[in-house]
Amino acid sequence: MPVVTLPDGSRRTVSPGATAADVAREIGPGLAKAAIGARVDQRIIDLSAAITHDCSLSIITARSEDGDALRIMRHSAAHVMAEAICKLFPETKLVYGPPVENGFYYDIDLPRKLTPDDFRAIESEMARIVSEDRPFTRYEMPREAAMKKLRAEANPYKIDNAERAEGDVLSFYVTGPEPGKYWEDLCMGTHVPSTSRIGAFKLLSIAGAYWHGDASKQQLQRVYGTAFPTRKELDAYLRQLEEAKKRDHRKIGQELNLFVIDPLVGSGIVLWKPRGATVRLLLENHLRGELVRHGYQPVFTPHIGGLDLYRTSGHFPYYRDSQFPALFETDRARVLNELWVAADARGDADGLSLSETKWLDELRRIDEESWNRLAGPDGALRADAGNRKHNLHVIRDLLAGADGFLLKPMNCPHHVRIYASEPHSYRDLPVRLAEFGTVYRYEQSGELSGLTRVRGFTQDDAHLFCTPEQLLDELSGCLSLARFVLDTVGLSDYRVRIGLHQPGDPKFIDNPEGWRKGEAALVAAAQASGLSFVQERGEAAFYGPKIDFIVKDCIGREWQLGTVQVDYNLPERFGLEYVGPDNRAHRPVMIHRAPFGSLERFVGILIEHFMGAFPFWLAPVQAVVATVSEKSAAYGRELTDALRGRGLRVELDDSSEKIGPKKHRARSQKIPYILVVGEQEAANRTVNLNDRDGQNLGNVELHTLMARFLAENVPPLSNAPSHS
RNA sequence: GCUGCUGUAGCUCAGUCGGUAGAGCGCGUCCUUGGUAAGGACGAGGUCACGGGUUCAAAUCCCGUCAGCAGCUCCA
Repeated sequence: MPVVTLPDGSRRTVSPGATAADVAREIGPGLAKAAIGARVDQRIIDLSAAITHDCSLSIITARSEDGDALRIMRHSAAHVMAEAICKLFPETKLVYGPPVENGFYYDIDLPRKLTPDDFRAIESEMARIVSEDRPFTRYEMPREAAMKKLRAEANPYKIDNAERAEGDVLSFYVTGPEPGKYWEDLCMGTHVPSTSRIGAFKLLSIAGAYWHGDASKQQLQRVYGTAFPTRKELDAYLRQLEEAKKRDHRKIGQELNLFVIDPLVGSGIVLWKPRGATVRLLLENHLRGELVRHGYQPVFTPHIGGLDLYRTSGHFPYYRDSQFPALFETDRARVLNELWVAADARGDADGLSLSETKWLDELRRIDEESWNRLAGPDGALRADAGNRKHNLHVIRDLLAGADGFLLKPMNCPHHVRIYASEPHSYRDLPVRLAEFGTVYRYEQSGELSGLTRVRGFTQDDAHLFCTPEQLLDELSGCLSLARFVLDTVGLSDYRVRIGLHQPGDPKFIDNPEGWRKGEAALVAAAQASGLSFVQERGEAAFYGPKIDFIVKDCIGREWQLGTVQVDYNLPERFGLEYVGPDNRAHRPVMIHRAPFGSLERFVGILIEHFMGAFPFWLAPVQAVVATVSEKSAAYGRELTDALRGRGLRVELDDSSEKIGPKKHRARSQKIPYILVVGEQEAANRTVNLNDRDGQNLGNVELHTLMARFLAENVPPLSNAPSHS
């Protein structure tokens, strides 16, 4: 007879055929009543599942803290929602309906477009099913029989799901006591014992989603909902969603006049207004100080670069679709470029591609001489694979001096050329070139979002050129700098991801040895830094692996901030060298790193982090001097000037309002301090100090105020010892 | 880029059945010269995103474009 070990370590022998529910009942009626599932060893099972072997067992109740209970209940809610939708819209084809972090969804294929107006009807149908207190009944069928049944139902999605499922047996869940009479769904489980155990639920939104997450497949309708054990918890969650929206940097950015995105300028192009620009500048200046301390050297490079630069780096072919269109000097350059891209894309395949033929014809029309060179002396075009390289070379040769320009998508090629502009000895290394460099990427329109995803942004970029022996130390220095900027602003809720390449995926440069060394170095540096991190395949940059610092925004979306990347490829592509102690040329290793990531995204996240209430050192306006009446206006002006004279960002409010409204306005602008000055303060040379949280901090003398402000006007950690 | 939703004053929003536009906040002027979470009066401000269409008549109905929002996909 099986023996189960309970969470408290006690053991129980169960009779053959006994279920998890039976065990719960033996332990106590209260537990049996609260139970909605069970965990056997590491697997979650139905209460109705039989215990067949020795195992550890814990009963999951609605109150279980680890989220299993919520997931089970939400998965069941997804079934109930699917049944409701099928009942209301019988032509619905179900696809896939899992629980997710804050609720559940079900993907459906339905020609009629659902709208939020349909939610009420679906929810009341769900409520009816819940009130019927129908048991979830699992039954299993041998794979072949199950496939036959599914094929008869002719839902291609479920057939596909079944084909992807593992095992010889497929399971189905009936929302009712017996198969055949109630709605059912192919499903591996787990479910609550009965529909009445689904607490409070609500449908939230509807959106498109691609089948299998593949943009080339057809689009399904995804209905999102959520469920909680009680109405109260659901309401609390909905309130929390509302609260989170108040943090939204797009809203706060508007309210506090930080930035604007003007359609006339372009979507995804950020205009920094004075107050937002101040925040950004303060962050930049703070980091500039750190860069000097860490041996970085400043460089400046302009916003465009020659196309051939990006052919050499690989950016032009690899990311052509997400770049602003290139600027060509002539039609001929445009055609030759199209031809180059087409030839490059063909790879080593034999024969000309359709677009190569098209652009060759075009070239012949406008510039027969160039066409002749490509075609060769005999007039026959060299189309075979062996000549692809030759053709690419000839095209670049033809373009020399008459090419085109690209808005720079990255700063690295420019920095690489600065490195290459003079010889380097191993004694000079590492060379660390830093620039707040603005780059332009033509992001898909549906991806643009406030400051977090834009088409022009400024990276706090730097490129380090070092010897292989120096790599680990340099990586460690970069990692600690990235942590330093996060620590400085108190962003502690981040995760660290090491992005590795996917061998064989053509989006990564083919250089197995470089990848191997780079990935090993990054993992070693991350381990040495004591960071906890996850490794994810396929998340590398095309030229090398990277470590990313990832944070969530107010609605839970993840964004990459700081990044540290190892690159063995660009030095190779550009033929970079340094002279080693052996007096021979060696290839340096490159590190790309940006602790903030992009200033736009970082400030966006920071606005949400602080809810617009920036700490004193970062506040665009640090204090408002509010005069009680005209009798204290002169003193107010004098005070404002004195504070400004010490570099503090102070504004004067001498409008003909009363103190109440003046304070209200300053607080709604999240200005840290309000300095109220009336006749009394003017006479005593004091100010009445108020903070933005509503505290009146009493009257202080001017020198006390000044000392306090100057002490507070310093970024945290500024005096910390060197962290590299 | 895809699917859905949305677009009315600087901001937040109302606008019924198709009949030529409204509030609050903000802004300006004036009154008030005041003591700690919104003082009062008056006023300016609109090609109802843009372009077509239906209609005697369109903010309203239809189509297209642009932009925003949510999700998907993408993200050097």
